Amino acid sequence: MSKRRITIKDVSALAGVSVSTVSRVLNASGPISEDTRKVVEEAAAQLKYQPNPLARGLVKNQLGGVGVLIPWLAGPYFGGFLEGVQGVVRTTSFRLVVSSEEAIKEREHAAMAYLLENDADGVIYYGDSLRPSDIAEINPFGKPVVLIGQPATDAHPCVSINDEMGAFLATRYLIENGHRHIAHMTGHPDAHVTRTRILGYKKALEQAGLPFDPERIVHYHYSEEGGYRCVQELMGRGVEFTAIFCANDQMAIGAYQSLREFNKRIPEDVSLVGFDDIMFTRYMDPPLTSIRVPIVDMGAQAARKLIALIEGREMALPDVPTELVVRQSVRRLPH
Amino acid sequence: MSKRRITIKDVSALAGVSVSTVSRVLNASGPISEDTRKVVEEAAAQLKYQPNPLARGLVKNQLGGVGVLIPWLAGPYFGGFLEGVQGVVRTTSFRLVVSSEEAIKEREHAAMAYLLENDADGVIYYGDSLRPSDIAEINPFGKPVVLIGQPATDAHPCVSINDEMGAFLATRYLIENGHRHIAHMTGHPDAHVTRTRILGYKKALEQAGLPFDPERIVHYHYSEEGGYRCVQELMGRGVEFTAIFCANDQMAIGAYQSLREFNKRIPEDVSLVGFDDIMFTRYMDPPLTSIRVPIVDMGAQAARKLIALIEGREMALPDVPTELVVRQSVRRLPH
DNA sequence: GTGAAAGCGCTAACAG
DNA sequence: CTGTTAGCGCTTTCAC
Repeated sequence: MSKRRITIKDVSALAGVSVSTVSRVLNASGPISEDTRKVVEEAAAQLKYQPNPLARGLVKNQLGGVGVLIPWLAGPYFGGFLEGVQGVVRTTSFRLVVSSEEAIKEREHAAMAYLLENDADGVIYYGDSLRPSDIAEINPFGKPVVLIGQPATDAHPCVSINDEMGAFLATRYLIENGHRHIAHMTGHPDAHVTRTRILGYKKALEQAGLPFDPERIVHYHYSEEGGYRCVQELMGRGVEFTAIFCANDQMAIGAYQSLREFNKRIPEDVSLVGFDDIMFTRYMDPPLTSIRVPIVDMGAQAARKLIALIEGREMALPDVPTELVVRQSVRRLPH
Repeated sequence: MSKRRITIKDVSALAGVSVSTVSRVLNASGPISEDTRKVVEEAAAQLKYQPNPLARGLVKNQLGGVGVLIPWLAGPYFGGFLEGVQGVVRTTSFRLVVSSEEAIKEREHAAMAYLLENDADGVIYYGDSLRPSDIAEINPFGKPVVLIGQPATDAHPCVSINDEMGAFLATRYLIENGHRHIAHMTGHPDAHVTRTRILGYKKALEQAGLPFDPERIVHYHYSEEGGYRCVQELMGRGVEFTAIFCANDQMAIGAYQSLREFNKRIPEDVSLVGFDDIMFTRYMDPPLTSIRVPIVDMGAQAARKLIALIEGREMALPDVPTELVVRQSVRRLPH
């Protein structure tokens, strides 16, 4: 039943040449006469020969994997990212090895070390618990690592959207619609993404000559529940607001729910803008105005860049554009 | 910079023993004196030695991967599944190699063949384009394959929920609430899941002595857009209904949207029950009553079973329970 | 242009 | 109980 796998030896025997010749034609390394090329190729095809990736990797000293370390596998956002990565990995001979550790630093540390050591020739890391210095110490061979969601460094290329710009666009849109009291709900204050989005929010306020009130910023998880809690917090504080800029769509979803419970209508009583433009936003009631993040493209870019790095090719990383998608969650305020 | 990787030879040199001795202690194969065990273990620890998985795999003839082939990486459902798989793979020395091919048969065929040939010692396949016979022909070594979303066969174990029961529960709940005209929106008629859920729907009708009207079943994609279209179709047909059993939650989401556009209130005008209980359902307005599918557990079970098979261990696959989660999308009808 | 042979890092007989 | 040795399947000098 379990037949032996076809090896290069079988091909060489069938073709009547040496294994090194077979290797040469299959890898297009070294000179080969046209005739023997034909013969070998036919033999390989006939036998449906597939080189053993282990043996090849052993001698070439490469694992053959593209590692991806993301915080979560589930959830509307990271799935899209993976989809993008997969789309390009599929076109190469690399395999996609994934790992997720819930953004817990120690576990990400271990997972990253393991990927680098045993599974992959380079990894894409979406997160910011592990800083470049952390990565350096578990990357003795200096394998390429591309970062998402962190500021770029000399050591690591980085594909990221312009968070500040996105936040600016969102906030400015609210301002253009006559809102003066704009709250901002966001995630953990130390996260890079949190800080930069706050920057954009402030900048829009500032540009419009509106005062910045720290009381209007409220932090929780980047999750539905987080958004739910943030509204409660905001209501509890008794700060005045006619609009909320939500640092991600999942928070906006939770906010909708909480607002409903407070009998606040959207957008009549409070206007909302989200961030990410996950699939689901268009099915909300009312459909959520949001900042589109081309997350699938980002995954694809990251993968392309990583593979280029692994193969020692140059590749420029294009800017990732961000754009406002207007739907119905913002009310134009009369003044 | 790029230091040489530590090999078993380095360890043997440091420990002052032969490489086979090192191999023995590290793999707990063969007898070893307590003293040398100590020495070797210390040397390995000191050098932070990690065996090269390629070399080991080459000799043991195993790739070291657990393959997963699912239709999509993005989306609320399959992410949860992957999460479950990852949770158990993480605890083993296998790596998780993923592939997704949008449920396109030819591509899944190629992806499966590739996984089996180059990446994995077994694969978990969630889908039903590839039947056991298709898999057999690209699985010459008879590697284990566990199936999800297909009827079990002798050749392949299968973790699946009782779709028929779930559909029955959903429909019966509607009936218990006084509904007599219950439509059913679902996916592609040839899909196994479609057929079994229709069975459950029919059975509930039958048990209640209600007539089955084929006009009330409408097919489209298992997607938000699919649900949207289904409502349009239903309205277009002019069939009478006070409730819809949606074969998955994503369809229910689209249905909400379409129903809103027809100015139908949920649940006052039409009641809905979904299937899957994806995260998002509880944030819908009104929150969707649905059939809970423990998708993360299913991923975990599949992974456990696959690894047991790879390692030649026995393992019984427990039943996956399904349950009705009552929220607010169903109205109790007076009669 | 082609073949022989060494060796990648590891495990598994086989001796001792 | 431990060391020597022969591969696993492939690529890559090095001869010819």
